[in-house]
Amino acid sequence: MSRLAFGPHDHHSCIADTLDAADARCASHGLQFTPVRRRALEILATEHRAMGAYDLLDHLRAEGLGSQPPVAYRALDFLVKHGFAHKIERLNAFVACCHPDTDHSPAFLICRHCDAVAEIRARDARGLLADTASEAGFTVDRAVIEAEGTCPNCQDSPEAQANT
Amino acid sequence: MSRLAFGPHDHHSCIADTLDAADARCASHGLQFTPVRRRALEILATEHRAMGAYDLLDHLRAEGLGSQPPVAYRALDFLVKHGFAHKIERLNAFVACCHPDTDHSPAFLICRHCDAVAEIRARDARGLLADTASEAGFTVDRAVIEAEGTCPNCQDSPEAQANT
DNA sequence: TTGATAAATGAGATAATATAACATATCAAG
DNA sequence: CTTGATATGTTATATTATCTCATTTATCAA
Repeated sequence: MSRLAFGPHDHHSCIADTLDAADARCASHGLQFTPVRRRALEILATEHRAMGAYDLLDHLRAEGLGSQPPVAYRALDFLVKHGFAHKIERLNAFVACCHPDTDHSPAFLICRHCDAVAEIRARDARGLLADTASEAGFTVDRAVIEAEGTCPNCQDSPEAQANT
Repeated sequence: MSRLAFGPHDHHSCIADTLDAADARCASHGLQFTPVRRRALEILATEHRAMGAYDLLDHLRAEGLGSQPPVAYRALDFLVKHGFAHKIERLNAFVACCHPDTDHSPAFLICRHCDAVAEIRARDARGLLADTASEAGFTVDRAVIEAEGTCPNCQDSPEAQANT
């Protein structure tokens, strides 16, 4: 993996891809991709960072798409349940999924300094964990894998670390 | 690893070991192992499950060791900071550490059905993660690794799964 | 098309988790 | 002793998340 996980990218097409993938999957699975749900995903994808449910709610409220917490939580539940977004447990926050088209076991790199979050594929780590678990007679349904540390941008520019 | 992670064990000595190790480490590192902190660890070790901060506070309050949330959070901060306890991010809860004598990178197996939590060693998974991360130019300080699934006890007795 | 059923939304209240702020007390070192 | 750091007591508040119940909208079979 290159530094691209934390670097610049074509964000316009990244948002479009995310929404297109979600549109397609909702259509093929008979899911109701309602305005609030779609807009919630679009906001997450646009912000491209881990957002709290109340952050998201602020955006939705400003657009007249709902004003009470359940609105945000319901939309997030839907997005997370169907793999269009993930919850970052360490931050009690949510991010749009970067690989919405594939079944995957996500892992995250969280920068302590600038709060950037990158989603990476965790196939191997997940497998190791499942092996260890099965030796204990434990069956793994889902794994939360979140690494905290310093992203390349913050390593390169120590002053960025000061604003923590 | 055997099923012992979820099985019976000599809990009396397990509690004693946990406290002994903490006593020793606080003494050698010049840490103040105050009554609240010690009792908090003892409660966590005795309950031997993931407890919320307010659960812990209830116990402390009943013993006259403090009545307000900061009391519990301060004790937990101390215990987590020095490795005597861990936070389970998925549950917003805390458990006494099982290997307080060694420096380790913990990982957890969380049973969806009975809420049991087992701490396992995650050296390998953590290493893989660090490898992937470093390819992205990211330095890992800490990893949250939590697997959710079904423990051997709940697999053996499906009726136990009903009480979820 | 209609009626039955399930799914989604609106709205208000409240629960559960966590921290800020500041005063007081205790400890450890010179 | 006294000074500086650490720990505690206490009040208030911030943040995150869920419950409940009424209403609306979508789905689908008859």
